[in-house]
Amino acid sequence: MAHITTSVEYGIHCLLWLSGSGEVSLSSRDLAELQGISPSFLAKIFPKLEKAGIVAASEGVRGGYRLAKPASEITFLDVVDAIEGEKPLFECQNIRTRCAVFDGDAPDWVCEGICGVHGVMLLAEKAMRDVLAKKSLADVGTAFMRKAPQSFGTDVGTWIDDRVKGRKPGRTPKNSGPPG
Amino acid sequence: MAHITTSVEYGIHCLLWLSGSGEVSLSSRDLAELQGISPSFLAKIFPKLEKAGIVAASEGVRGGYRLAKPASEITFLDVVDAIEGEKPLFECQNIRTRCAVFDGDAPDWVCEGICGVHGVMLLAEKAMRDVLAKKSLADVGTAFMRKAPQSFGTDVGTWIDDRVKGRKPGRTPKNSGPPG
DNA sequence: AAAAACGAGGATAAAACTAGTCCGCGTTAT
DNA sequence: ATAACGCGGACTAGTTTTATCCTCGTTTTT
Repeated sequence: MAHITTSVEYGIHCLLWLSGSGEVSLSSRDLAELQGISPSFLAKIFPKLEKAGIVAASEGVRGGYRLAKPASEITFLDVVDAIEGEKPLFECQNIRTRCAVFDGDAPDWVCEGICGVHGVMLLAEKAMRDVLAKKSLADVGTAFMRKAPQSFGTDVGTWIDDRVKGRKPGRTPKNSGPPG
Repeated sequence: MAHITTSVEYGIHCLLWLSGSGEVSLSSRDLAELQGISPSFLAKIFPKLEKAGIVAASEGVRGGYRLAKPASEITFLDVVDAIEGEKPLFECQNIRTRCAVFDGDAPDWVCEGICGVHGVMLLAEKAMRDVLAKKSLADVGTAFMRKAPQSFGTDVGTWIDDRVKGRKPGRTPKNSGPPG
């Protein structure tokens, strides 16, 4: 697939949901079901976001995640780096020093400065990261909510309420019948 | 490894050698040995560069590759796309349409325009590609040759001459002794 | 106290991708 | 005729990605 992975895609979409849910914590299972993605896979992503200080976790029943800071202060680059771990776009293998003419002992003028090819790749990487660093979750989140009708917010609210009630202790989930 | 692969790194370095060798064709084996990289792997890369119109191949003995156009007209982006095949930075899976609230049937306002997350990734990708499109092989090649002393050009010339003579029919390569 | 919903993290697995090898084919200069 | 070429397919090993499952300790509610 691509260099910006599905993990990042999942992570950002989850964070957008969290940015709309205020102080309420949502569990990774809630977020997975809400978006039709794998709960177990999502559970692997959130600890990375927490270590990066993007979300705050609360354990136990009714626990889950909430944003650790305002959505306007979380950039796409923050999320990409948190999940993918600042992998470089290009890993220079210093081919220039291997020239057979040097016979294994490259002269100083060859090693001077960084490799020209590497330099171009670093410029390209920086340009990409600069764009990602300038876009926050709030930028995308508010644009989406402007398109959504009023009813959407309440629909989501009731969906979450129903889900929480459905698993409320005292009323066994078995009563609603397992799928299949 | 990284998204811009070793194949691209090898390809660019080879093209830089070709940009310095004028009308003379160099075989992929020459280029591999000259740079201490795998000949068989390099042989997989060049057909892609040829199909993209970056190099011209000549078959048979003393054949090989030469640039199909001036180094100043070959950009890094040309090479990356030729070898990696214009893979996108990010593959949007349209998570937005999967919201459980929609129950499998996303309303029109959701699908309107491209996904906001995707939009940011496309901007980042474009920024990266713009940088690669603005750098030509000549930019990097001339910078390298400015650092190199006069002797380097002649050293390389004699290395190539020796290599060609060494395999000249009429003088069996066995006479020089196999390595090991 | 017990049950159930949480997060954290390890073990495992399938699929895709990357890097690299090997071989046989047709072509061409010597 | 030979040997150096490019071309292309089959194949392999290692890594990464995308999961799944299970156990553990934590926390809230009954």
